[in-house]
Amino acid sequence: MYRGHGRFGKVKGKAKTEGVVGMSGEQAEVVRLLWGPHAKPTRGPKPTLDLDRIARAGIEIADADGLAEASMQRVAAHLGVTKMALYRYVPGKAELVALMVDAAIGPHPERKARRDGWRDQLEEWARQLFTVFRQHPWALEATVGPRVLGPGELSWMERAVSALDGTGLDGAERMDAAVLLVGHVRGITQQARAAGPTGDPEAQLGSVLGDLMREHGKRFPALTAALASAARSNGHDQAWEFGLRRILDGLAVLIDQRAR
Amino acid sequence: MYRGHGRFGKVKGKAKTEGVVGMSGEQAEVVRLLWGPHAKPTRGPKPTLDLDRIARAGIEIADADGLAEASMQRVAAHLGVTKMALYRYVPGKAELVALMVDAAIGPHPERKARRDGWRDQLEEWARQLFTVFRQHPWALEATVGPRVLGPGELSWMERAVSALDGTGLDGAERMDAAVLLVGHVRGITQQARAAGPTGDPEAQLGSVLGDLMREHGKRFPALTAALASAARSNGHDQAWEFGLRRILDGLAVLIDQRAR
DNA sequence: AGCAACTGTATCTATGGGACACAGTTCTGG
DNA sequence: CCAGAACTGTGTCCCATAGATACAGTTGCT
Repeated sequence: MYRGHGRFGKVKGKAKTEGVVGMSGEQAEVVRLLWGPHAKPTRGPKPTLDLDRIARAGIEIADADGLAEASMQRVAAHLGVTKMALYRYVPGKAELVALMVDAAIGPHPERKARRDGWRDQLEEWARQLFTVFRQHPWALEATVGPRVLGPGELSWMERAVSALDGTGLDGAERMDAAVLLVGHVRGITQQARAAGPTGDPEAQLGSVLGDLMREHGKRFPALTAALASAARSNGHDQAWEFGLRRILDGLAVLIDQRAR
Repeated sequence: MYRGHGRFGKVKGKAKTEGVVGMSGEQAEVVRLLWGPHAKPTRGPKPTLDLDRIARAGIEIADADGLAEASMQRVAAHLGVTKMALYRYVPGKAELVALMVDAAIGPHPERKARRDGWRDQLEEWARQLFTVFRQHPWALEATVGPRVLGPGELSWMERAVSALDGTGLDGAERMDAAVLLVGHVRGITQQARAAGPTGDPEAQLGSVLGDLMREHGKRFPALTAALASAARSNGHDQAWEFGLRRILDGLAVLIDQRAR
């Protein structure tokens, strides 16, 4: 719970004079919200809300109508309170979004004590993460730029890094591998949104791109050829599978080489 | 030039009833702006602005102060006109951003007639793209979600796909490879922003993460170990180099296998 | 019982995107 | 050559959103 105790050091203007080093006040707030502690008050009326309910309300709205629709007003209305009531729990919109992201991504589902090799583990992990991002497409735009990671996100990282235990990769390399996979998940999620809920592989973006190529194709000969041949291939999960395999292959090359 | 001719079919409310298939009116506008034709008017006073100047004004502001600061007001002020003057050239904010993105990414620099192998070509291409994204970090958040590609972006795709000519990969696979690399560039750009302009590898995010691990490290043993060992590694370009090599290695595996 | 702490709300401001009407400017056709 | 058509730039309005602040109602501790 936020418990702002009245005034809190909120920097108003666009934080133009924010120092580079050290934790800015806003960051400290986000850390408190995401990681606790959430000492609940003893005096006063019982709070009608809590951070989890607020986050879930925002997630429902964003899932249905996109992140832009998850305004303070709509989230509050969804909870049956007024906009300003939310500010008792959350210092601002940015912090609300941070909560929504960590709640939506959630903790990594517990492993079922399987003892696969690193490759199977990482592949399953990536597929699970992809599923999460597909369920919450708005999470993509809510996670651009540097930000404070929440316990949910960190648990995913933990899982990926630990899957690479005993592979001969050092700590930085294990982190880099996880970052690489996350990048692919994000990249494909972005592409996949173009196809929309209908599985049509030649939807919106495809048709616009097609029109463009018909008109300006001469300027992009290689692309024209590639698109023509791609039109006969199978659906929108192809890019996902392709990239996933390539990354895992690339990791395998390094790991095999370390093994000798 | 926009030449809106007065009324244009701008959908106001948040476009809730937008069909999935077919080009929405807004998309058609963006295509016209990005790809032309830009028939310039014969009658009336000479326009004082043009799309290119507007886009570059927006880019300068976004480069300096971030995308959020590139409001219609500031862009207009930067050009010495009022906000509403811009609407004579651009139907709305979204279209302005689309113009900024394509102008900032620009056309791919012409190849110097070198005849390297696919791997060197792709590596150079990825490094060039990375440079562009580092110069315009706001381009990341301006390119979330499906959108219409401009001639600049398409020329980059063209270059990547043509680098893979003669590798035995089919059209879809060549596109997928390019998408994979773009995903990595974007992922690393996002991480790199955390380090800030100072090359300090243990800046903002690092220190926050460090604090978190000191307090909650027990919950993330593998991550704690990885971070400890990563702290002794060399700087923030490591993740970029690592991922780039892995992807190219992974592509090489497939291409070699196709070659037989 | 009464005070302190806390919650929920009404009202106000600032800012941004955008609609619209209008005045000024310039080209074209008769 | 001149009148109207076409076009540009601008002032004023509206609406939505984030947020500040003051205040009234509620509850538990002493």
